[in-house]
Amino acid sequence: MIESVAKNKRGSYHHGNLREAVLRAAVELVERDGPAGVSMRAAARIAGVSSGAPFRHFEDKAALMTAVADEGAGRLVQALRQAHDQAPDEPAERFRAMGIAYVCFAVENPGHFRVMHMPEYASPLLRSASETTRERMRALIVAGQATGAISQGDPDDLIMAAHALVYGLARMFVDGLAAAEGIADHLVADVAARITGVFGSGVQAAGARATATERTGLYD
Amino acid sequence: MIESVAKNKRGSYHHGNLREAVLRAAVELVERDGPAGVSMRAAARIAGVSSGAPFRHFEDKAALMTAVADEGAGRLVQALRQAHDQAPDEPAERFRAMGIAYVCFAVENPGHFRVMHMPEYASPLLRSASETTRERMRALIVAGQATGAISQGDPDDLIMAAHALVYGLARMFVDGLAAAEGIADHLVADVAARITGVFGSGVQAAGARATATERTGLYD
DNA sequence: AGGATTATTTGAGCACTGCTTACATTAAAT
DNA sequence: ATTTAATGTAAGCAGTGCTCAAATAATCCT
Repeated sequence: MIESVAKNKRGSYHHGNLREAVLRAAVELVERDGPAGVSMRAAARIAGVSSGAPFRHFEDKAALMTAVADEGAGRLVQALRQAHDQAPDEPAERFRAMGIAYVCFAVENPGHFRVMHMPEYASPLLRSASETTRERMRALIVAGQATGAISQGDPDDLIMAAHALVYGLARMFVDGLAAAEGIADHLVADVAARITGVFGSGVQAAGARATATERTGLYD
Repeated sequence: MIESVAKNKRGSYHHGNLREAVLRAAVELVERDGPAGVSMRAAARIAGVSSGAPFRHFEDKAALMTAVADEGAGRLVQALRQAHDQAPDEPAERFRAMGIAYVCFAVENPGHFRVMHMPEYASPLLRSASETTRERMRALIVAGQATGAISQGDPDDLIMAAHALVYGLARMFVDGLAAAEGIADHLVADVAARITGVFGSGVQAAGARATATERTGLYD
């Protein structure tokens, strides 16, 4: 083992990986008790460390939360990039795949997702990540519009609409406004299709649903 | 004056209207510091009362927040009903008007809106209000589909899609994900039109924007 | 009217939180 | 091996949610 800082050697004075441990604890707490249920001390307790220790790694409670947000942002861009790359090489397909991936991310990482979008903990990293994705989207849209696969109109408007739709779906689930069963089921694909102007065949919709099902494991 | 319990008579031992005062303080705090910034004691301070007094009117902090959520739910249904009634007597028009009213409500009552949709403070009243609106929507949709003004498909899916879209737009604003200037500007109308299948003339879109502008006062 | 009853408000107090500070322990650098 | 820096502990401050016995005021009842 070449790792110099890694394992949590029990009983040792130094934790060895406290930053990570506290981060994980924070996410766990958000998912269990909501953002308001997160406390430095609770996180410290979970990590098996004294109440002041986390402050060596996070200046602030806000810093902890922002770190959660940043981690979430990183995972999101990765998930979106992967969806983009794995989808068939067609703008509309990729556009739709990214939308589905977005909703799936929220379903799979509700804690991160909630913290990410709290104005109090907004991080520059999230903003820049959002910008990056926006660029990718715009490219997809202009390409799709050129071949007629995506409806005409200002790309920025389309992006905004798609973002709103997908963000709304994600939040409806995360906020308990809609049950998990009712969400990904053909809806994402359907609506994405409506937005992109691809009023797809049943085949497309079914494929999208299959993708969502496979990724979330919510249906049987 | 027949009112027995109303005015805030200064210097008197009894506040006379503490419940209301604390509620208002709570909303003020949410809007200033976010939901996490709300505290019983701060609300008490704002109301000019001792730290234990609010507990005579709200069993819990959760109860306070839920009361805020309930008030918000009440205002929302009223706003939606008003939008419905004041719009031209046409299903698609009313559908769109309600969507715009929804977003406007969030813009005008960000504090209420945020608290309303926190799973921790979910109230039965909100759920039932949501149900009521859903019914109204469904009626509108089936009527619109009959005349061809609204696209075909399962009404429930359409409702879900519209809800997601409108909720997403509202939250993007409330969460600081989009600037106020960029939101209502033709977008709500545009996208609502896309969803309802009414790919309206510029006139319709312009009309919708005018409505949004007038209600929010955000544009010049 | 005036005394008993009831509804509000207070103020002190408990366990908790964020965060700081002085100090102990260990790992890394020289 | 000794110094140095990093990481942990423990105690303590102010603020929080919440409770409870008084204190105070409004109301009800003859």
